[in-house]
Formats: sequence, C-alpha cells, structure tokens
Amino acid sequence: MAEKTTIKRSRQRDAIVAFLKTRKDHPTADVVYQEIRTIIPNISLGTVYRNLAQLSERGDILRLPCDGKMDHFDADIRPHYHFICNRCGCVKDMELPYANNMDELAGNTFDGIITKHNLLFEGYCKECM
Amino acid sequence: MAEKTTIKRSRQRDAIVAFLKTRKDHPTADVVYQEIRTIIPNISLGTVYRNLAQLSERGDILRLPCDGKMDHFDADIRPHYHFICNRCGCVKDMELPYANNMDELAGNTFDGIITKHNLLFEGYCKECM
DNA sequence: GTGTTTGCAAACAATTTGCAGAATT
DNA sequence: AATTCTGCAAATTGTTTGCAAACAC
Repeated sequence: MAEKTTIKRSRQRDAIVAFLKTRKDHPTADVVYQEIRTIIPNISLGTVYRNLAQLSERGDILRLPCDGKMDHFDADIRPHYHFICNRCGCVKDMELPYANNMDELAGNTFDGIITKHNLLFEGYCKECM
Repeated sequence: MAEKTTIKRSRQRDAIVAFLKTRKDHPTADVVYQEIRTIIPNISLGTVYRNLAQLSERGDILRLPCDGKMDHFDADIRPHYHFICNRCGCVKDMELPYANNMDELAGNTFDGIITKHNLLFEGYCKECM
C-alpha cells in the first residue's frame, strides 16, 4: 500500500519540535510560524503546516481540535484532557487522569470499534473569570 | 449590550428545523443546504449558514464540532455524547449517560470556571469495521 | 412602517497543494 | 544519485458578510 517514505531531518522541523517542547500553552500553527520566523526568518507557513501535519500523523506531537477554527498543537503526547477558555481562547491541560477504560466502557453499548476519545472542557480561565 | 432583536419566522428557517428533526445523523451545513433545496430551490447557502448559526446560538439546535473541518447539527438538544467514524466520517449518538457531575469534578483541580464539556469518541462504525 | 430575513456574490480565514530548486541521506 | 523537504504563490475549503429587495409583524 503506502507508507514507504523514509524521513529526512530538516532544520525547520527540528526547530518546530524544539519550540513546541518549550511551550505548555498549545500554540496554533500561525503562532508556531511567527515564533520560528524569529530563528529561521524565511520559513514559510506552508512548511509549518506540512510539518505539523506530518509530526502529528507520526504521533510525535498531538493535534488538538479545540472547537474553534484553529487547531492547537502539543508536544506532550501522553493522552490527557484539555480546557478551552470561551473568552480568551487559551487552551490548558486538565489534571484529570486519562480514563483508559472509557473506550471499552463506551464500546459495550456501541455497535462498532472505539479507538479513542477526546474530552474537552469549556468555561473561563482564571484570568478571564 | 445586545439581545434586543425580535425574531421573525421564515419559511427557510422553519424548513431547516423541520428537516433536522427528521434526521438522526447530524447533517452538515451543506447537506442541509442540498436537502432544503429540493423544497425551496432558490434558498442560498448563506441563508442556511445564517440560520444554523442563529438556531444554535438560541439553543434550538446543537452545533457539534466533530474534529473534522465541518460542523454537524443536531435537532436533539439534550446533552449527549457523539462518535465519529474515522473512515466514513459519519456521526452517531452514544448511549452513554451524560455525566452531569463531570464539570464539577474537573473544577476541583482547575483554577477557573468550567461550564460544560464535550466528549467525542472516535473509531470505526459498524459499516466500516 | 419598522426591522428582520433573504439571495446573491464577493470576501474571508485557515489550510493545502503544485512546482522547481535546495538540502539530507 | 535518489528523494525528501522547502519557499513561494496559487488553489481549495468551509464559512461569513455587505447590500438591496422581500417578507413578517
């Protein structure tokens, strides 16, 4: 079928991963772009999107669909839950333990295969309360 | 402030609500558009979007952000969880009871206000297994 | 009559893609 | 040398908006 591609490193991708690891606030693609540009001034937005897509497909980072338009990205790939603020749009980690048994539990009353779940809390962050 | 608008009925909006009530499969905006067009041939896509937005803001229908690009809409406004198939993209209701206490529970370890949560299961529906 | 809703088309935001050249193995 | 990756710009996708006419109250 597919997936025979060998991966070659690139300065751009390395910089993106390194940057994401320094941040706990789950930046969006354009924030990544703006920040990386301070290091690699002529990097293009397309490259950022391509790398974020590739990295999340490979499981090296997490893509967080946060109900708004823009996806957020997280270098912390351990499954965990998130919160999004309805006023400022910030995304934060939740302390709740990830419920490993939730998929199995849900599968008991579902006619199909459940592979994962996404739990997103909404409300107002402490700065916006 | 805002919210002084009085609402006037329209044939288009009535048709959209009526249509959504006949469906259990959470159609997207463009599916709604295509279907309503068989009844009101010159309805415009903009009108469909405007009405879906207005209806969900007023709480008459639910807007379901399902990780993909397109939002889905649901005439069943009782809080409940959904599943999205990673192959065909269909969206289905989950039988799991809605956890009313989840927000409060999560709030105990969170510095801010939690107003709601969204739980979305992923996997393969029975047609795609 | 006043104010909301519509159809249309153009505008928009976020993301993706085609291509020729540069970089990695 | 063989491919992957990049920058750029154009293309796509899903959705929103401005406006004058049509409609509801």
